Amino acid sequence: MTRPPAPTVVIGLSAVVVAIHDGDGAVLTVRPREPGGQARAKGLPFGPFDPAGHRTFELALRAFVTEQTRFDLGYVEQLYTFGDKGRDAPIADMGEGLSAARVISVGYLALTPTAVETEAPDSEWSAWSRFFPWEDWRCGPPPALEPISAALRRWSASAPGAEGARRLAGARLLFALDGAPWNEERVLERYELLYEAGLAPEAVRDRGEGPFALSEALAAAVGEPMISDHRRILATALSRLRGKLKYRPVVFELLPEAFTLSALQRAVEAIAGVLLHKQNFRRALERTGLVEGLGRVDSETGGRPAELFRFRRELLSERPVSGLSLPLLRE
Amino acid sequence: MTRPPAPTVVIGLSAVVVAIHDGDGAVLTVRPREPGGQARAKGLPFGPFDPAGHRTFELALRAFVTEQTRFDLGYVEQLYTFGDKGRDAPIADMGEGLSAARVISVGYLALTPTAVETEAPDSEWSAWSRFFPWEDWRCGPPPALEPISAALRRWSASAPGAEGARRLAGARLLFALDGAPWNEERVLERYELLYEAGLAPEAVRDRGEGPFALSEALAAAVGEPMISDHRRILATALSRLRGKLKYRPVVFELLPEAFTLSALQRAVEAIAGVLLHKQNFRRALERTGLVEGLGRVDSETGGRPAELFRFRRELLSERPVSGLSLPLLRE
DNA sequence: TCAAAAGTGTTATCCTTACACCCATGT
DNA sequence: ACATGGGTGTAAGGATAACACTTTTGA
Repeated sequence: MTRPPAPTVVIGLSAVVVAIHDGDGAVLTVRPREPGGQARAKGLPFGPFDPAGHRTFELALRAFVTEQTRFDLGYVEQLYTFGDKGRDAPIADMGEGLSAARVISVGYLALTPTAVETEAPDSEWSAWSRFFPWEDWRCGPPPALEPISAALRRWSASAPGAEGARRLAGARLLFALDGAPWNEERVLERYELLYEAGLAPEAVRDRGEGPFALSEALAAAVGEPMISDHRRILATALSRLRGKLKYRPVVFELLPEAFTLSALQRAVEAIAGVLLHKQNFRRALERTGLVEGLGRVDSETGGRPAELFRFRRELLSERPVSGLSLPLLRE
Repeated sequence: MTRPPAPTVVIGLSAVVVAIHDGDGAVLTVRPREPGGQARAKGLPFGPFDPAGHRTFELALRAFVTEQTRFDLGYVEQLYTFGDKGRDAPIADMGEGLSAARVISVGYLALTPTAVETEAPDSEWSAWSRFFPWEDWRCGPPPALEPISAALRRWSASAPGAEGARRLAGARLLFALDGAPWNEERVLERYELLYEAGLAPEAVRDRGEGPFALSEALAAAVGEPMISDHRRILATALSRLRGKLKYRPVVFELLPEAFTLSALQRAVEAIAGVLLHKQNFRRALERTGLVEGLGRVDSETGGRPAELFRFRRELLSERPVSGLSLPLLRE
């Protein structure tokens, strides 16, 4: 009558909490404290799911994010469930006696209006360009692209024949090599390619190899690693968010009640990582009927005061609403 | 040194395997055998995830779908992870000693080219109109809509004030009441509304009440229930698939190597559940450059023979490709 | 020769893109 | 007055939606 020696499964919940911070997209991170006080990679707020206590994932998530970061979540959606063996190496201390368990992590995306400073000691807002320096095209092609594309070409060339061609085609498509167009939504695929190419520090770590020497420029270009598979979850979140912008009115979850049209545009630009054409953006916005002028102005902008607008949230229950179009501003 | 009395978590994997069968969208179902030989609700192919044996969810899924239905999966993507307590009531027999466990189910969507008959004894193709009779608008507004909308109005009226208004607004938006437009993507939301309104037999079952008396017309209109939360997973799959049609070339996973443009259009129509305008569909398709004429014709169609086309799969590694537009044919 | 399904031409309208320009405020 | 950001008009090109019509086969 002994229990079978079934290996335990633990469900870990991770939250990607997004806000606009100083004009940039930012994510709430926690820094696991190290006994020795050493620097360690950042992580997302995460916690174990308790099958006895928690009725739904979402309730569990809200509870422990508030606990860890003193922060109340608004908009929340599930992203993906990650279960690959070997991608979760040093998660370790999820609790007593769980180190032998297989960890399955369920990632969530949460959006909150402009970043209140967090009060909790170990949590802070990090601009996501720290983790993905190649994703911000608001000032033209990012400098990080140069060393990355060189490294990807070397990696492609190092495989013979068809495999080499496959690698090069993938790199070209995803990282806009040789004049290919940039597609801002493919954040996850880009990160996965870097991982596959061994350029993400996490890839080396997961293979159990020691820290390894990239040139200094390349090390900066591939971005700061995170613990466990958190950077993958973050990439998933950014992909989802950038896609969703276009077909659901989600930006408004990141803005205060009243905002100027420029603030709205800058928020969209911060998330999408590209610059937009002002008028065409406004015309498209007008057609959607999603916002309504308040008659008041914000004089704090320098230059002519801008009119304040609000999101007509009531539309959500009246008719199907799509998101915003992204009329690109070409350089 | 005793193990903590932690309640076990079991991960169940469920597959929504979709194909076009006799011109309709169909899903692979299994009929759990009952000792007494009684009729029981159908379910999706599913199985427990073994944290020791399986390296990834997807590998596990492929293995047990083949085992249960003698079927090899092609295109596969993860849908959603369901963890709500109380939505998984009678799943029971996932294995020895697991009846007390909390079951988390990870749903997957798989697409396969035109339905080979399955060989396995307990699995079969079921048109999804059995489960969602209100989702097929190819012959105009489906008859199932009539009793459903009447029931939803009664349900809305039964709540006072704001709550009643909220219910009515939701029903109107989702089920196209009072001339509101039909949005084919919102399959999951529609099912969830029926569940919330107590019109889905599963809702009654999950509350632990006995089978309950709907009028005969209504009982037929709300569709055939499935075991556990499988109908919810199926609704998620259909929502995802209908959405994805438009921004990724996924239909081609459901067609043979060579197909006629009409067959392609009928496949899209079967999935989306709406009729399309022939010429405009073709013009839009032409612009995408996704297909290529083969010079051969199919003479089996009755009437003038149609040219055969193939999907230019190689495009996927050359440039970002979007899906098909759905130029509606209005009645 | 007729039904059935394949396939083509054309137009009005709307949306997108890309120009260049005017307005109101603080310094 | 001028720099700064807010806000507007207009015209070309392409996509969409809606017409109706011709072509090729099998029975």
